[in-house]
Amino acid sequence: MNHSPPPVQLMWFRDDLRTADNPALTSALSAGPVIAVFILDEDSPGIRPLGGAAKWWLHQGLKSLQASLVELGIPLVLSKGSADEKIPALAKQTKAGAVHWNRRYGQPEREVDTQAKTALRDLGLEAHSYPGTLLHEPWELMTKNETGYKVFTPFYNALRDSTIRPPLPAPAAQDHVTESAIPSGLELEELELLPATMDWTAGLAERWEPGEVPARQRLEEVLESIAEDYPVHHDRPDLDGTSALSPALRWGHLGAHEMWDALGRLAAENPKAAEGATAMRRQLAWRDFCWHLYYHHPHLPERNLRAEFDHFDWAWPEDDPQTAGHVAAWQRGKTGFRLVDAGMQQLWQTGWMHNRVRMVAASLLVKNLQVHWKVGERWFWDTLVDADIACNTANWQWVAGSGADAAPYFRVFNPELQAKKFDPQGSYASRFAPVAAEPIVDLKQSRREALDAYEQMKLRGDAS
DNA sequence: AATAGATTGGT
DNA sequence: CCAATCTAT
Repeated sequence: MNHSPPPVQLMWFRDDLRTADNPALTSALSAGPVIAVFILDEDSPGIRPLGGAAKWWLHQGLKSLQASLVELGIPLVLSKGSADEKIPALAKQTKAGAVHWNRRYGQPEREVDTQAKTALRDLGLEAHSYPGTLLHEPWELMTKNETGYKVFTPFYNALRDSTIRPPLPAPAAQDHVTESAIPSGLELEELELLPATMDWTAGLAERWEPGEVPARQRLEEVLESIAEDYPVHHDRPDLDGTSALSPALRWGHLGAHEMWDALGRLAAENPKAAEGATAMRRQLAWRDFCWHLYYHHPHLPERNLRAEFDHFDWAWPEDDPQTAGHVAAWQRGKTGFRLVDAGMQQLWQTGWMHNRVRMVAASLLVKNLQVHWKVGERWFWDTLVDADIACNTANWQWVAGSGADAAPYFRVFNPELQAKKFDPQGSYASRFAPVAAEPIVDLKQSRREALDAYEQMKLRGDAS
């Protein structure tokens, strides 16, 4: 018998920094010895560069992934540049039999992946892509009119009633790949993901432990002690009431299928936690909904989904000094509304903000201050560790009222009332915004002005 | 994934 | 006088 050993398989990691429940990795391992690759791509056109907080998370996440992969005998090669060139080059260099990856759904990313696939095929190499990041491919759930969903509830009902594949088990270790077969890559530090000069990341490091193992630990904690109170506590920023798994889901340390499945089992096994588990599944579905919207509306980050909002007279910080002052105060958590200021401080310090507070803080910016949602979206993009392009832009458009299934414009949060309801003792406020600032707007008046501006927008729209 | 202001109906 | 309910935005 003269069996030649199977060729090396490249596993291209992107937004799926985990070993368990990873279809592309599982498939690669079944085909032959695996070399893993991560490419920091800041060169391909149209891909928005990561924000500062996200880069910090990615740095830690890659370190953690590398450790998990070592356990499996899989080397991780780091690289930087245009992925559609780097991937075929690495495949050629390693004489790989195939390259495996889990799909991405943004238009620029899909173009890169298609070009990589074409380049690989031209070299006579195989490329295999898998669904791994979302519960469903964005084109799988469609309305009866064969269009993408624009409204969350029908989308959720379809998702809930659909079959969602169970998570894949963690893979077994492989024999170590021969050292000489591993292409040389960059050191993690050479990706330059950490701040170059002033290190502002201490608060992030204190709050988070990026990686697959801590993410799974948190999921266990959520199932054991968060889910039961979730229906009441999820709106309470002063309590540990949410899953806080958004960054783990964003970077794929935790697979959405694993979480969906675990919540389903919890609901079946523990009647007291069933309601909370279902509510959490709804949140997970919201993430899929955002990507579904983005896939069917690739201009979501740039354009209002409701075109009538093109006629809204948004304020921009570069256009007038008052708006510049408003935006600066909002960013620094000096608006004078303690719930908002606490949220903005929490964001700045920890790279994350409680979702209830995100809505209130966003509402203040786009409604009371009439600042364009893109200004807030960009700030969140740079400061959130969980920022992803679909959820960030869809949710900002949701608050602004310009989204497909957005909050009606007249839904203006009153930050003082919201604080009374959801931070009743003010402990969240005093934790993150211990010093009260002077309010930068009159709530009553600015609310009226916002509603007037909306009426003006409609008049302008009718006239044109 | 609202709020303000008015109205109602109980004390 | 108040809390609950309705209604417009």
